Amino acid sequence: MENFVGDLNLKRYEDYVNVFDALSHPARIKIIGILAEGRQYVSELARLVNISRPLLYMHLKKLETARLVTSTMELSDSGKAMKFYALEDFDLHITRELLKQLSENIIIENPGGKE
Amino acid sequence: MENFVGDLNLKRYEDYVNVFDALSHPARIKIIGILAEGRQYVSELARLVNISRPLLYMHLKKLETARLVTSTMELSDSGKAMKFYALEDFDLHITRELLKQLSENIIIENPGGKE
DNA sequence: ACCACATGTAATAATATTATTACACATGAT
DNA sequence: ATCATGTGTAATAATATTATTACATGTGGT
Repeated sequence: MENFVGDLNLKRYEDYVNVFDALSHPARIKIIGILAEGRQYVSELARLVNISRPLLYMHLKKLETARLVTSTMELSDSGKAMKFYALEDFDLHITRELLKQLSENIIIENPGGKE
Repeated sequence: MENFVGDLNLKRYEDYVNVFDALSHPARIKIIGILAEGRQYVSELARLVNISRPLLYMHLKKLETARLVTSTMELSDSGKAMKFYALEDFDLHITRELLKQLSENIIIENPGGKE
């Protein structure tokens, strides 16, 4: 079962969980919306999203884990180090059938305690 | 911009966040996978997923909030009350463009503190 | 009366996520 | 030297999610 979705190449259910998790917060969707207009560097991105850099890094980490964004370091003309983030291309198609297939590999271990 | 996805009718970005949130946990994908084969009642569902009922209720609540599942109460032949959960039909198409549109309605308020 | 099995939820514990604060360091311009 | 702007991260606080335990209630069958 090959399953290419845009440039993302999601295979295991964990990959999908990472993507869903990444998309489950307004700030991260905002980040994606901004990066959809073009790459941006961290400090400016923080201003555009209206959050602090430390918090932005946390959100970016989740987006990177899901491979929805990528980053590159560059030296600006003025010689300052700048970290640019860019949005990956993707085209996710979520259906019952897909989730059913994913669920076949999911085994819930402990949870449930005394019952 | 009308945006029908399967039987789900997602409009606001909050609707999408709820769906992504609902799909961001293995147990909930497992639940969906099981319900994809047909409706099921709570106690049996708990056994199939291998979690306790209280925990299952918590997960089902998230799935209901996202409107991915629906529930109905019934009386079995033997007269016992049984709550059945069924999977909704859906066909989500997630693209940069969609997220960009959603992000236009997102305004991050406070976060960012001293910076 | 008691068991097996269904319903539901309140209270708490454990863990993870989200947010804040306070640092340190580098470059170029004034 | 100091300021403005960029980088990064450690430590902590606040909040939310996830998981557990312990209940209470109802039905039908033995």
